Amino acid sequence: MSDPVVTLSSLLQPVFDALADDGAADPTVRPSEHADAQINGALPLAKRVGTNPRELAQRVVDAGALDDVASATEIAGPGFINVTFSGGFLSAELATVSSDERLGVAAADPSKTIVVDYSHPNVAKEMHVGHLRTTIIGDSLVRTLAFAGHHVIRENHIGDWGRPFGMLIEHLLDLGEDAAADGLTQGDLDGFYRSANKKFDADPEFAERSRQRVVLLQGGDADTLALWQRLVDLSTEYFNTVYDKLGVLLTDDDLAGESQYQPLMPDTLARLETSGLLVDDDGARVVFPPGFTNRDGDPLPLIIQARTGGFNYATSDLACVIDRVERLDADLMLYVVDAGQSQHFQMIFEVARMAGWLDDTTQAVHVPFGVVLGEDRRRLRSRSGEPIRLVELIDEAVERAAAAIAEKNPDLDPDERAEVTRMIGIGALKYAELSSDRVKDYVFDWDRMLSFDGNTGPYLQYAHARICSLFRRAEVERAAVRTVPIELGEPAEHALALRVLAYPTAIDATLDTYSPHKLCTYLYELATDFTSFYERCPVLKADEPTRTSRLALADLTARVLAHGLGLLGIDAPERM
RNA sequence: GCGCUCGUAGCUCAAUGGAUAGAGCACUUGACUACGGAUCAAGCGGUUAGAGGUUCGACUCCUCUCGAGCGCGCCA
Repeated sequence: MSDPVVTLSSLLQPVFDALADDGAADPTVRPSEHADAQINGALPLAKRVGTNPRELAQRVVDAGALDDVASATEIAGPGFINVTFSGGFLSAELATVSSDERLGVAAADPSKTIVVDYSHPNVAKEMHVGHLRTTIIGDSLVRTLAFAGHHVIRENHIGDWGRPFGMLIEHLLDLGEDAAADGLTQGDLDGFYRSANKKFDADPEFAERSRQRVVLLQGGDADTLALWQRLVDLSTEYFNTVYDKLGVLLTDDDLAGESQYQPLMPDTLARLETSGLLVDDDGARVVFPPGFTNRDGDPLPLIIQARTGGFNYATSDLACVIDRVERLDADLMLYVVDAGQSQHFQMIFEVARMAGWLDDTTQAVHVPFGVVLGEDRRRLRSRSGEPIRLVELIDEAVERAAAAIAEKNPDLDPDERAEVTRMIGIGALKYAELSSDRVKDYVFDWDRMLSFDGNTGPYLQYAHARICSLFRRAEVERAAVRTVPIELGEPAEHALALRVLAYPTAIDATLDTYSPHKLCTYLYELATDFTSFYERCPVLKADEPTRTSRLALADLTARVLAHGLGLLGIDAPERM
């Protein structure tokens, strides 16, 4: 762990333990606006042992644990201890990090097996803004968890089963496979679904065929299954084009559709039966998890088997839990699903605990997110009131980035330009998704997300590109400065160094609550610290050894920036 | 009706129970024959929806009120 604030905490732990009445006290070290770090732990401890907090703080300082790392300490206010780190200490820490491919981030111990359930589009249905959120947030969490050293299993729980498939298969037959395939692979999924639905409502004969087709599908009829598979294949082919555009990690190997859990559902029912949780309720087979009520204040059941004998999505989700726990050996399951589903997941997880499939060491967590709002602060829609297609959003982001580059950097090499345009457009879109607290609704605004000022993707990419430019001008290889000592003379250098070293803490905080916006905030602060440094500390014009020292600090900054952006699924171009 | 989530500067967003609640945009003012101005420095702007409570200390935890969004039995 390279973060000096964390180092400080471990240095102080024995001091606090010794001063405590019961042998244990938290030093509570935090980054500070008043110094490099502040120690808050003297205040609660003084209260506990009945002494003056400032005097206790003085005893902490006098214990000498800080002498090797601090150039100054000060007791402030009611009993805070402000610490300024010595340049020598920070330089030594920077040297360690610079030689470390993991940039100071320790590998998780223990490493867990973590299943991340995200994206989950529906077969023969368009992907919309909501899919963007789950896909981007999920992708970022997957990348970050994997880097942290966990065994991550991606699962794309696509909606590939259920009653609408009778109608969709019949519609496929009516259109002819080739015509249907053209429409679906070109991304007109909504058109396909809508016309099928329309026919279902208008044409009783079609509706009847559709119902019979569902029966055939559920009965495992080979021809029907082949048609169903065709629909799934065409849709996943389309989803893959969207994933390619977005640059996310999902592949066909990650597909784990609802259909996959159908064979497991009778067993799920049987196990609930055996465990005595299953209750007959008005002909349906249900479980009543405690604490849930319906409109009338009566207990709310989770319906496992409908009166008709059919299973539904609760059953499927429970079968899925069992599969992830028993086949995949998951320690943790993350469900990146919109916040509207939270009661559903609470009930699922509670029933799974009651059944013994989940416990303190095998957990499931709903990672909810809010809705994307338009300027009017209502759910984002197109002008005609339809949900906006995800591909259109992606394409527009890239178009807008292209316009910006044409204006700002018209001389950029044409070959490089297309690639850079994509990186900036997609990066801006992703960063906008990730940079605010996921649980809140957020307002979608093209101009803001593509702005080069403020907490945006392009601003971070620009800071990175500037550093690359520095090295091009200097005609120095980036790798060549990675063993040179970094001296911290100026306050801006000191501040930047401290920020660079806080990278592991930023990752910890991000994973602690599965909140990518914390990593975004860190990277933004890193970029602003860098630009302040860049304005105040000339690099190329400086005399040696300052020049090379500053190049080394810039290189390390760029490595952390590019790496952090990588964890968000965002590329960092070398020029833009 | 019950439940969940949210409410922070004019706008968009931050803030592990720590000091004077921070950024960006907008507005005002500075800094360019430029290590990439796609920038930086500074100013203006707050009863953290409201009222209680816990705490040495509350945007943060608890209770209530108000407001917004979403969910609430055999669809997924």
